[in-house]
Amino acid sequence: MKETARMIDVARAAKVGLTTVSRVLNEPKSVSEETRQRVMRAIAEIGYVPNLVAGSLASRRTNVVAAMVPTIGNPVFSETIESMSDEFREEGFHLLLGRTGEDESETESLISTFLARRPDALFIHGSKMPAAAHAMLQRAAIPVVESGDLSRAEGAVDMVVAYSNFAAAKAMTSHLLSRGHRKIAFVGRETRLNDRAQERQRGYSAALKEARIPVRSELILDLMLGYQEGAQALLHLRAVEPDLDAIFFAGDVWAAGALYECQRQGWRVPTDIAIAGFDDHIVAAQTVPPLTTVRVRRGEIGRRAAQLLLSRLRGDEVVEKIINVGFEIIERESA
Amino acid sequence: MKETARMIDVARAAKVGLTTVSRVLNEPKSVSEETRQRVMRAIAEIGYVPNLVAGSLASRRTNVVAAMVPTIGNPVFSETIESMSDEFREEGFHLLLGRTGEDESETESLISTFLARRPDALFIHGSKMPAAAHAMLQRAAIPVVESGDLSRAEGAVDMVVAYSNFAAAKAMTSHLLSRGHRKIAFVGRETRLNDRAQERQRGYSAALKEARIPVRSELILDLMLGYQEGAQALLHLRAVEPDLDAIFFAGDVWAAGALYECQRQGWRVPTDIAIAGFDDHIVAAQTVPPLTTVRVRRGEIGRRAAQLLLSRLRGDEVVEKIINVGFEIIERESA
DNA sequence: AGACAATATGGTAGCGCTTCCATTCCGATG
DNA sequence: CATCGGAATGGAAGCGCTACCATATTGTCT
Repeated sequence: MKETARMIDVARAAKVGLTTVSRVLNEPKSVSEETRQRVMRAIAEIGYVPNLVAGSLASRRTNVVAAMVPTIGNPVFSETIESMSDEFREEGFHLLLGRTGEDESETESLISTFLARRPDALFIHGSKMPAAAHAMLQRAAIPVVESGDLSRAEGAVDMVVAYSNFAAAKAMTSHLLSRGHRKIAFVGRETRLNDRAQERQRGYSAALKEARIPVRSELILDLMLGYQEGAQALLHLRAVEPDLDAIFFAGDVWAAGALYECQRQGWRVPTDIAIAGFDDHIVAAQTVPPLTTVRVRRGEIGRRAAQLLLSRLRGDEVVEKIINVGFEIIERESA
Repeated sequence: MKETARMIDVARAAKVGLTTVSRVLNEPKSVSEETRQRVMRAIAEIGYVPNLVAGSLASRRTNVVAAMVPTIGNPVFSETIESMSDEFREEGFHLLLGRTGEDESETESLISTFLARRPDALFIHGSKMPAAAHAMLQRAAIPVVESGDLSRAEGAVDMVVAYSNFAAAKAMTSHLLSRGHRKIAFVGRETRLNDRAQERQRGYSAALKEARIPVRSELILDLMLGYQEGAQALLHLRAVEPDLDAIFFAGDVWAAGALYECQRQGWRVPTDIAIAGFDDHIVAAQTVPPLTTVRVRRGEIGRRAAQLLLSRLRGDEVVEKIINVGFEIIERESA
């Protein structure tokens, strides 16, 4: 096995200096057309593949962006990652991907190992930033975008691209109230670990309080996400409160699962019970009846985050450090 | 802004040699407990973050694995990536993620820029490997796992972890035939770009031929994936062939969309028409009626791929270079 | 006591690039 | 014709580590 070719090998083959080869690769216009051609030919002949590890060490730039999400598998996050990845790729950046699993100590250790790779920028979608992690990022002095919930804007390390889970959940709950529903249940995720879920629940409660409707803890459920879990939640809540008007599921997957259960039970939606979701998952438009839900443009989060980071990497002064991508209530037929 | 601390700064602070600091970080047991403590304390005080870029250059190992998928957003792929990421993380490897978009030239350029980052191993899920890319990977001399379809095993760069789309589709079609269906339509993806889709269609045709049933091209559809598209396909196919018995959708999302359309139309499944899917998407168990489908363990692909790559990185001789993770027909009620 | 391992530590030469500083060579300028 | 400025190129000093080799110190066996 021959050793991999180095830049110096290309230089010798093309009978130019090392510096010239580097220039051909990094700033082609500073080299005469003739030498450029000669160098390119040598590169092709030798089959030279540049070593960006060495390049990064010398230039102190890696052209790598670290991205961290709670789980890679969740479409909500992978949509964000995908559009971010596309945006960065055009500018020659690659994505180092990690998952935190909503876990603080995991987040912390992941950030620290990521920083050792000297990414030029970092994106993190997650719950509250551990204090140690905050300090590390600050010291690293690279552009950072946090996402997850707009409330993160206070005390943020650097920049934030997000929406308000509180406002979104409150808006949906108010919408249900405006439709005349009064006994409204709420299904969300484990609120201990997850401040987005917490905010949604707060939004629900706030809307009820504003309407002077007591918040009943037995109508609030904390569950894992899943179709099955949605169906079970429906049955459970109807057992607890037979007069239940509506259920606000803070996730379309639960809501879709509940709609299936309604079909199995022969309950009419929204006449017997109204169902609302969250996320505008692609299934939401197709369920029977179509699901009323909250839309958040996940791709937009990734895109804006990338743009913010890129402009900072270009050295531009970023004035708007907090971007609220907002949300939208999608009124369909289920509520 | 102070400069970031280097290893030599830690060494001076702890009054030890540079080498010793390196040892504390890389092979702690080769250092006496006392010095180790002293070094660790210095690291904490200074807030030293190792520079893996420099480390990688010197050691010629990056502890990075490059992973490429057609699209990041598709749960089918992100599930594979997630389990692969978990498997690698335990061993201290990070994932560099890219998407190819099923495009050959994109794949080629992505591979070449990825290789410049000197990953220790590479995973690629996609269609046929472009010849140039094949050559580059061969020259790079790193362990590679290809996935997508088992047929890739012939002429593979290195290792393959996959299942047979042909066999899976054929098995499902045979299952429909065994249930007495005779007029069976097939819905798949654009087969030009995507050899997995091609293989599935071949499997469908092969099963029909074996049963001496003519393959009718008007009963074969090439579509984009989507709930909506599934519903439309159903309507279209029933218009083309009113006596249609069954539809085999090579993707659960289409199938679920079709099931919704059946509800809207009041058609009974599987009495009026049988519906089969592919993927065992989490929605499949919950639809009304539950969807008969093909299950492929996507997480398993990621896990096995990671294990294969890891054992090669450890220097073990890998005997089984081709791993067939297989598939499973999940019989539910829709067919 | 002498010989030899084993253990613990340090010095230093690269790893393959980028970047700074020279240097050379030209045509343009007065 | 001497002077200058820009374009094109090359030399060499790091970037911050790891890995190899050397050295010092201790314990172990005969």
